[in-house]
Amino acid sequence: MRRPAEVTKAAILAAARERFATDGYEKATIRAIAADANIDPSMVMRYFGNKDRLFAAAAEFDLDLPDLNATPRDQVGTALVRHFLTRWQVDDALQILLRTGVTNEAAAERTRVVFAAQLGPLIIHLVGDPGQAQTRAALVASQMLGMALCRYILRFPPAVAMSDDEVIAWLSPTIQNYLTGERPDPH
Amino acid sequence: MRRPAEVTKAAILAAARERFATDGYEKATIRAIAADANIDPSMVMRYFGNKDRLFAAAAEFDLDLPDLNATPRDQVGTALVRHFLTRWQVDDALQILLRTGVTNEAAAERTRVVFAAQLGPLIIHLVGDPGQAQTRAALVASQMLGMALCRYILRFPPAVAMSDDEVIAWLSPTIQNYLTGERPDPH
DNA sequence: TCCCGAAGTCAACAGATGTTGGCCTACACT
DNA sequence: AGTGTAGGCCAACATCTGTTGACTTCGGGA
Repeated sequence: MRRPAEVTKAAILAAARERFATDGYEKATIRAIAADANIDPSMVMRYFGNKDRLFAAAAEFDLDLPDLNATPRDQVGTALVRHFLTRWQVDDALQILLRTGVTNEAAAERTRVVFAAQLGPLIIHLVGDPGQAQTRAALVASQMLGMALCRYILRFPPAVAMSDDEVIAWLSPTIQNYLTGERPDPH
Repeated sequence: MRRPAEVTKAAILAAARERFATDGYEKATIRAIAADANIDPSMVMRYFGNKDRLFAAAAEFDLDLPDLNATPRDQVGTALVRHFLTRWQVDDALQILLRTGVTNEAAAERTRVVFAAQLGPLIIHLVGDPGQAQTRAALVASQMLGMALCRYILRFPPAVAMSDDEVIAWLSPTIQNYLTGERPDPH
């Protein structure tokens, strides 16, 4: 069973992503990951050093957000919701960030960085004021992550039962408002 | 150090709630809980049998939702947001449900039951159709849990920086819409 | 053909975890 | 004063965890 190192490394990373996504940080054991990749646990250590560094390697993500400047300003909400929905279903990235970020501080930091670095700038382009933009980004994240949480992690039956189109129809106005709506005054 | 059993039991429960809230299910060890309660780990077993049953005992919650029939229909959103916000800050209930529910299936089930049993009926009172109501409940839960996630668990800086009043001002229209808004048609 | 480095395995370590059972020991009752 | 019981502690178990180091084996270049 001889393979080039890169193939094995990739197999480990793939297995690690799957485990982190479904089990969270602590329950995703190196032994289980190694078993999934059909190698000895010590190989994981050889290639990644330790569990923390394995996670760091497995959780390097690009949310691959769309260019919202290309879409009409009043459809920006729908575009973002639709994008997040497919993003969630297409790979494990968001699932990993959520499942691990809740109980592991390093993972939480990673989640913060990913969102700040990728969702932030996108919204700054849309709104002028950067301070405002950060707040709006947090609001968008709260609704998108919250729906993902209910639908894919906690599996609330009504959330699971909704069709993608229903979700889009309900969430789009919310996201649109968070993005381009007037700032409400707290009284 | 002799105490009536009920006092010890209560001390264990309190310590367990705190640990489950901050560490999640797997990282909250019986030994740590016992140490917090100043007793031997075996006492936990004597009183609760095993870790699963300890969790079940520690996660019996009443969301204590307000009677929305007493508030004007157009302020129902604000009332709910305000309630969840204080609920989150006043005790560990929601924090426990979120932190454990993400990585532990039994805890996820508990979260589903708590929300279905307590948020569901409240909304059925507000909307006629029970099927509709479940969907609306899921939408409300998604936004409330999502904001809690960003603010208290992942600690997104902009979400943490928002004042309670700002959060209320932003989320209320969303929740109001999920509760009493017209059903959008997915096309 | 030989051989050296890289790919892979094996066995074990130290520590942590849930859980068990035996043993004290204080105290309310007779 | 004697005693039974209930609150509490201690030591140990089997298992799992991350991690380490020594060993084997394949395969390409000299």
